[in-house]
Amino acid sequence: MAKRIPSAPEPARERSGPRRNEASRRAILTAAFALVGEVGYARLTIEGIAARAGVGKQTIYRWWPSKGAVLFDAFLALAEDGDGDPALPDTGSLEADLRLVLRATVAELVDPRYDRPMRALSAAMLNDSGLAAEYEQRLEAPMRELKRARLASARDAGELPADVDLDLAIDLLWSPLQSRWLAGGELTPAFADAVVETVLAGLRGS
Amino acid sequence: MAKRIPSAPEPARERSGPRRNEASRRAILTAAFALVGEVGYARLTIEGIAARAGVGKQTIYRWWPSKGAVLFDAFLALAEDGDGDPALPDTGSLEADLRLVLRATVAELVDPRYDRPMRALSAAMLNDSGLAAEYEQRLEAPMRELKRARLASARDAGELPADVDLDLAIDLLWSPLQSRWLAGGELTPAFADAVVETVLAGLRGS
Amino acid sequence: MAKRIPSAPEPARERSGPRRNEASRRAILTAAFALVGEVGYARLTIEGIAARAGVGKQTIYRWWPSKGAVLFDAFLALAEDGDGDPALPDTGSLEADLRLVLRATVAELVDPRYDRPMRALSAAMLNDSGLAAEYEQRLEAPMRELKRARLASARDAGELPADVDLDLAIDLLWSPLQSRWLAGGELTPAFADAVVETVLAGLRGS
Amino acid sequence: MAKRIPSAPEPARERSGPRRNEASRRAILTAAFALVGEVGYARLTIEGIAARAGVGKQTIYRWWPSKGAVLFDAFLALAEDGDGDPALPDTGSLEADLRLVLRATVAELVDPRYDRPMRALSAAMLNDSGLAAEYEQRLEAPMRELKRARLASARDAGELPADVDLDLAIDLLWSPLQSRWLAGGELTPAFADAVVETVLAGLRGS
DNA sequence: GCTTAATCGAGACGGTACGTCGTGTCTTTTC
DNA sequence: GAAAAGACACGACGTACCGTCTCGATTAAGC
Repeated sequence: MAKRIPSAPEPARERSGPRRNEASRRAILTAAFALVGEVGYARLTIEGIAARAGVGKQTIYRWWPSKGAVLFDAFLALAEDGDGDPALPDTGSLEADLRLVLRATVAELVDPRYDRPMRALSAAMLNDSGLAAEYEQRLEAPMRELKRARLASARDAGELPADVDLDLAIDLLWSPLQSRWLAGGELTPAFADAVVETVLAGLRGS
Repeated sequence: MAKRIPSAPEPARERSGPRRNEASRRAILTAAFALVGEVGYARLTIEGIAARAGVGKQTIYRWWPSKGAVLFDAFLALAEDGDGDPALPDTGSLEADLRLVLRATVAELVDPRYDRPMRALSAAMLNDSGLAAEYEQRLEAPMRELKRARLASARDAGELPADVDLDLAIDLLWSPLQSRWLAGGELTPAFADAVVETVLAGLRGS
Repeated sequence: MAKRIPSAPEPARERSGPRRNEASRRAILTAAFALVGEVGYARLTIEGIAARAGVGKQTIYRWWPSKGAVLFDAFLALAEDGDGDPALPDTGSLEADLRLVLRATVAELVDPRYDRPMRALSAAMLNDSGLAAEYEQRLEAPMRELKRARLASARDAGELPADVDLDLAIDLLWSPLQSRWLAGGELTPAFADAVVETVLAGLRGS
Repeated sequence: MAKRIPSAPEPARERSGPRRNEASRRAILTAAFALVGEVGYARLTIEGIAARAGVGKQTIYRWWPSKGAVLFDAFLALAEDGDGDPALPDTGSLEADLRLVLRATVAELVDPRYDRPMRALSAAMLNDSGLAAEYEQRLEAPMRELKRARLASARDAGELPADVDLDLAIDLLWSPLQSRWLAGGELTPAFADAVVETVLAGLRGS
């Protein structure tokens, strides 16, 4: 969920007009992330974020349209601070690589440090389509492109049929994890392995 | 989550004490469902429901612990008003039946009458684990049992391997639909067909 | 300035609709009066009054349209708590009686307990004509009637000419005190005496 | 109350340091006067003045300590633009001259162009004793001196007793007008005449 | 049928947070 | 260096809802 976003490296706001205070911006994102982990999305308030960040409320309202947007930027900042290697592993064995990646995804979803904030962001997006669209564009689409690239590589190597539907494949592989996470069901590495095995069989044999 | 009202098969009152007004109850659920469709979950308020239903706020607080719970009951009432035939079709062809059922699911998810309320309920559950647990118990588990029964029937008929993991199969089949719905992506009957075909191939060949 | 207002003894709000909390009302008026004495009108805030009174802000906004109106009611309450004798003294000597009354007025205007609140109320009325009108009707007019009655009594007793302009007389007698008080000039009993002596001479000799 | 601008007779700058922009200063005073006439003192804001004057807020804060001070200077500028003849008329008849002057005062107080700004300034001074002191010193005292001079001239001419209290006389003459203006009562030339007649009678006969 | 106790519509209450406005200070850029 | 511009921390505004708490007025149960 957080690998490194190549797109839009610096929105270029160093122009004359808005002389934004970078320290305040970071304090706000940090406070928002911390607070949502402590109290959850429903009890996350702009006032609370401002107080924790040592910032006036107006400074938040000036730059973000909603608490969901603040939360989203907090995620974005986290993702951009992440590793600089944006590619999925490609050892030659698709099945082995997918097992690795899906097990890592499971580990992340289960990590209590990320569970609450991610649930909060999901809740925010569920009823704010603008936010959902921005998430899709800024985080989901780049990630999907990496996945597609890995699967295309496997297809070119003959591990998958030439006419395989890559987007369908991605959905079949990752959505079961997301779904179980949302439902609060048990999410284990073994489950990830089973998904990989079954879906790859289906894709090859279809 | 206390003081839940009895589910459909028990229209009588719990005990002698509370003489609950059934008309008010229905008005509240109807108002909640309508309002959430109009303004979304974030702007749904107890006061708004009470006003729309022509009811005192206390009448809501007396019987439900949160607006999420009201919403949940509104769904429950809807579900109980629905079909009297709880079983999935079993024509002998698993693939044909699943196509039918998944296409129906797609149609429902796409229907604007249900989209907003369902997103709202999802948002409510995302940050209220008690609500999520009750949803799981009252709506999800029974539905899952029906799905499991149909797949077991197919397994017994030889359409699936004897050692097939039914829960995995259910997740592989339905989660891609839910996932796309959540993400706001395009959700078509053709997608449902592709999921059925590929997953069944995987299950048979694994 | 505070003698006892005969008009409107109980606005009769004991009807069914608004069940107003009398304890909160008194707490608000008390807090407003105390606070305006401590910080002045400019720094008097609704939030401050609410906090001091141990009351929600909405309870103030529900019953008063502005902080000036709260202040006005605080004065009204004070005036109504005052003595039950609404008449000005009538010993037979107009000059002696006026000296007494104007000296009392001077004493009140100079009293630091009343100076700040009265300045505050004056400031509120200066830019709120509605408030000024209510002040005129509820406090000023009744007081003026008492003054007029005493002067009429003196006229009937032959102490003033038969064609004396009573309203002019009242203005000539009391406005110099108010004027000096507003300007922050020195306000002494001797000044009151001089005003009485000169104005009475003018009224008699005109 | 620091950093006051120089009064009329010294148009040059105070010292070499501050190179004050005279155009901005006038724009600020004009804007303040206009705005207070439009929205009243309570809704007069520094930001509003700055915006209307096309000036940065800091330019106001640099030279004035409060919005009341700006308003006061606006009045001062107005007064200094006024007549070059500072003396009250002296035709030989005190009564005729006072009638003239008080009728002029009435006309000014009734003029809607001046009513609002003057109420605003009064409100500002009511709760800012520093401002009141400056008003007293810069506008009230000089005016009072003119009045005293005219009354002294009358005393020396035998129109008033030799031991007349000039300050008392001034208060008796002008405060009724101010008082009625403040109270919003009717203010007519006839009232001014009646005041003059009665007060002069009192002063002569005392 | 009469009593009585819980439920009902209504809405005031002490609170929390909202999103906006204005304060007075500060910094950056321009003249 | 003053000035226009405007971001900033702060505090108050007036509003919306929260969840709790009275109020009569139904209203159905059990006497």
